[in-house]
Amino acid sequence: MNIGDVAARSGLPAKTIRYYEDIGLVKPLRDSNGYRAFREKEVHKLIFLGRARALGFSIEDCRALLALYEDETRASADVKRIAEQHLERIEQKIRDLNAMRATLTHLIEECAGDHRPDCPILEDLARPGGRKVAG
Amino acid sequence: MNIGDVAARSGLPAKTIRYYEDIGLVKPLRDSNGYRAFREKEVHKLIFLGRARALGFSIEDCRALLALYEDETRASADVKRIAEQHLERIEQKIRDLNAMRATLTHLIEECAGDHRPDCPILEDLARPGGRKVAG
DNA sequence: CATGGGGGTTCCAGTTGCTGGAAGGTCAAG
DNA sequence: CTTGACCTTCCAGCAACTGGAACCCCCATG
Repeated sequence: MNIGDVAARSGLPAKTIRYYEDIGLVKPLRDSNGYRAFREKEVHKLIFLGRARALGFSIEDCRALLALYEDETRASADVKRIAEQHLERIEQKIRDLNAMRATLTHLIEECAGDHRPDCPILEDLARPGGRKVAG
Repeated sequence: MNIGDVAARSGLPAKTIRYYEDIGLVKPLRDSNGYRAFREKEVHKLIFLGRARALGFSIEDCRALLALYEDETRASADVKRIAEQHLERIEQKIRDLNAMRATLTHLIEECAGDHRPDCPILEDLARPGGRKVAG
């Protein structure tokens, strides 16, 4: 199977698939004309990668998950640990973003948004150091 | 004022301040020895930048905000619009992350996390296409 | 006066995960 | 035989820094 078909089947751009080969995530064979020849195994891996990336796993996490995926003797605890660590990072990001949202929402409410220059948003940005995040 | 003092006062690493000069966000003078000579104006700008970056504004947003900050004839509506667009992006990110969190939380709950290879997390990742995000 | 340490300077490379584009080889159809 | 859709490689660039090398500057101490 050529890269175009694999792109269609996996939902990943061909560029991305080449990149994944570059960094050693998949190792397709080559036809005599130099074209990549993907087997079902690689297609499955690429689908796996697409899904893992969509869940926000880093490439290095994906590499580890893929290794576990292929390892029949894996312990599910190893998979779970990676997922839990990733979840932790996501939850931290959500907390950070929620804090930003709260502050921004507040500032936007306060700002008249008219033709005059007075602006609580700029006033806040100009003030150094840790202000409370909302209120 | 030298870069070290400015770094201390603004809370930004010296490296970052140099980078901000590189991309034209601040334009410190130079002493005869080649050292950057920051005036209060630049310190204020850097504090502004630090705060804006902490709220997640992109560098290009920061550039625009800084221009408005310096423009006495600005309309607060222009500031507000930038902030609102940024808030929109943040809220979108939060939605995306919440979806990931829901899926991951669910998968983690399902996974035994023991020495056996069976793993609902890997099973999910291996399945192509759009699954529902939680449940 | 030499030396040491703590500033400062520049420039280059690396990070993450691709993405775009140039320049070219291959192949099936008309 | 040419067109057009594929495929190939390689190089550059995005965001926003960060680390490091190699170097300069200045002051204090012995």
